[in-house]
Formats: sequence, structure tokens, C-alpha cells
Amino acid sequence: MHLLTIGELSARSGVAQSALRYYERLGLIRSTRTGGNQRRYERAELRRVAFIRVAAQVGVPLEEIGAALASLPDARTPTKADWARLSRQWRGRLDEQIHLLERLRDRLSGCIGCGCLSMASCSMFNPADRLATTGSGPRRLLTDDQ
Amino acid sequence: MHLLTIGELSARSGVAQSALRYYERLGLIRSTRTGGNQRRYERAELRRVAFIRVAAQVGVPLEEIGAALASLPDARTPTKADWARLSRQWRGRLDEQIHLLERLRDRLSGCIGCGCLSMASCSMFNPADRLATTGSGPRRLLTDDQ
DNA sequence: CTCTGACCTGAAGTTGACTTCAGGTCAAGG
DNA sequence: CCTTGACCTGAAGTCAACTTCAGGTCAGAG
Repeated sequence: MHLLTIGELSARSGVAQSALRYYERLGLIRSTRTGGNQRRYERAELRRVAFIRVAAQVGVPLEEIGAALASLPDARTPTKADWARLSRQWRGRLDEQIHLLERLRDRLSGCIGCGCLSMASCSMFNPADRLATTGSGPRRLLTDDQ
Repeated sequence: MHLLTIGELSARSGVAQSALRYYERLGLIRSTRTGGNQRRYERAELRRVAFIRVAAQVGVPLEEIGAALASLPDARTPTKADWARLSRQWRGRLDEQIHLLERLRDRLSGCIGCGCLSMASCSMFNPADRLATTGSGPRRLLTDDQ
């Protein structure tokens, strides 16, 4: 079973080589090197990359994804059980996310239904609760904590 | 009924003054000026700001939000019907978004359930469909078009 | 053995959505 | 009238998540 080159990993995962190198710098994936300093990936890395993409697509910042991946065993190749544990956590996350969107949708429907659209009565237009976070840089979407 | 200052609009909407000025530069909101060059906002702008925040929170880029808002009547103050039309469109968007996440969640559950987690059989780990977009800059989350 | 396409690196650029800053102007209470 | 807090502007900084570039090295097909 041969190790994957970066080109192969990229092709199979659908993630650009530059992004893979970037993930590696952030410590999200690992590679060994050939004598000539080229990266070689174990098949298991493909799973990590897939996990990263799924999580990122859901809006989890890479740093957090890294933290989650860090909980995988370092020495041995992660087992099915290891992945299942991680996936379970992410399922919770997805559920939360979905719930948030549903609430938003239902509020919006309520507004259309009642035709209120007035600042005073409509919760959609009283966003003081979870908007208005402070700090610099771009806002994270759909913040649910902090 | 007095016009709002930027400070008031900021306080009521929960959006920073700097962000409001930014939105104005992008043409998402409008203001008149006093003799002394200070911004004054009509109450209706509060509604626009709220709409912007809701849409942005769902992941719609400001540019698209601007396009949507541009469909509002320019001359007169938007009516309930105008807003309802816009909201209905956004509801579709939310539905799509929710559907996408649900599909993701169900896939993930499937993986845990069957314990497959293998590249060959598991759709979660065959992301070639909607990942791997090209171009520069950060990826938009939860892409559903293009 | 040669050549061409895959790889390498570090630095710098890009995009979206803002914030921060410096250096000034305005307005309203005392 | 004066002072202080709210506003103004343009330019530059920030942050995440990458990409692009320049200038090299490597590997395997022929």
C-alpha cells in the first residue's frame, strides 16, 4: 500500500495542494518526507482531510477543528471508535446549527404571517441578544457561544 | 418624529458605528446629512440594518444582500408588502441552508451507525461533489450555488 | 542521462467584513 | 462662550483561510 503524494491527496480529497500545505502548517494533518523532501501521506490522512472539510463547511474555524483532531490518538492510527466519538460531537454541533437556523426561519415566517414588521413587537428586529459582539476582525457566522 | 443619529442607530441595532458607515459605503443603507455634515437616519433604516444582520448571520455575503435591498423601492419608504416579498425570498434561502445541513448531519449519522468510515463506501468521505471550488480568497461557507 | 512535470519554500497578495487611528469639526449643556 | 463628548474622513490594520509567485529541487518516462 503506497503512500499518497500531495497531488494524489489533493485529487482524492478535492482540496488544493496549497490548502493541504496550509493545513499542515496549522498542524491539522501530518506527513512524512521522502529522501528528496517531498511529502507523503498515509491513507488515514484522507479521512482527516475529509473531516476538516465537513467541519469547515459547517462553519467551525480551523483552530477548533485542530483542537478536535488533537484528541485523536497520536501514536496509533485512529480507529473506527475514535472517529465515531469525534463524529458524535460534531453531530451535536450540526444539530445546534440547524436549530439556530430553524429558529431564525420561524421568526421570519412569523413576521410575514402577522405582517407586523415593527421594531417594537417583532423579535426579528430586536437583535440585541446575540448580535453586537465586540472585537476586531470578521465576525463568525451563527455564533452560538461566548 | 426625529431622525436618528449614528449613535442612536448603532445602539438600537446593536451594530457598531464603524460597521454602519461601512454598510453605507457599500450602498446597503442611506443617510441624509445635517448642516454640519453629520449623518441622520430615518427610522426605516433600522429595518434595513436588521435585515442585513439577519441575512449576514445566515451567511449571505453583503454584496448579495445589497442586491436584494436594491430591489426595494428607491423613492418611497418600503411598505410591509415590499419587506414581505424580500423576507419570503430569504425564507427559501434559509430552507435550502437548513436542508443542506440536515443532509450533512444524516450522512454523518449514517457513518456512525454503520461504522463504515471507509473511503469507498461512505458518502461523507467522497466529497468531490461540492467541495473543490476554485478561485482565491476565503471560501464561502455552505455554498449552494455555482 | 535528460527532460519535463510534480514538488519544495518563504514571502506576499487576496477577499470579506470590519475596526482602529490620527487629526480634525460639531453641538448642546452649564 | 466654552468645553466635552459625539461625529467626521481617509488610510491603514486585522483576521481567517487560503492562493499566487518566484526561484529553486526531484523523480520517473523515454
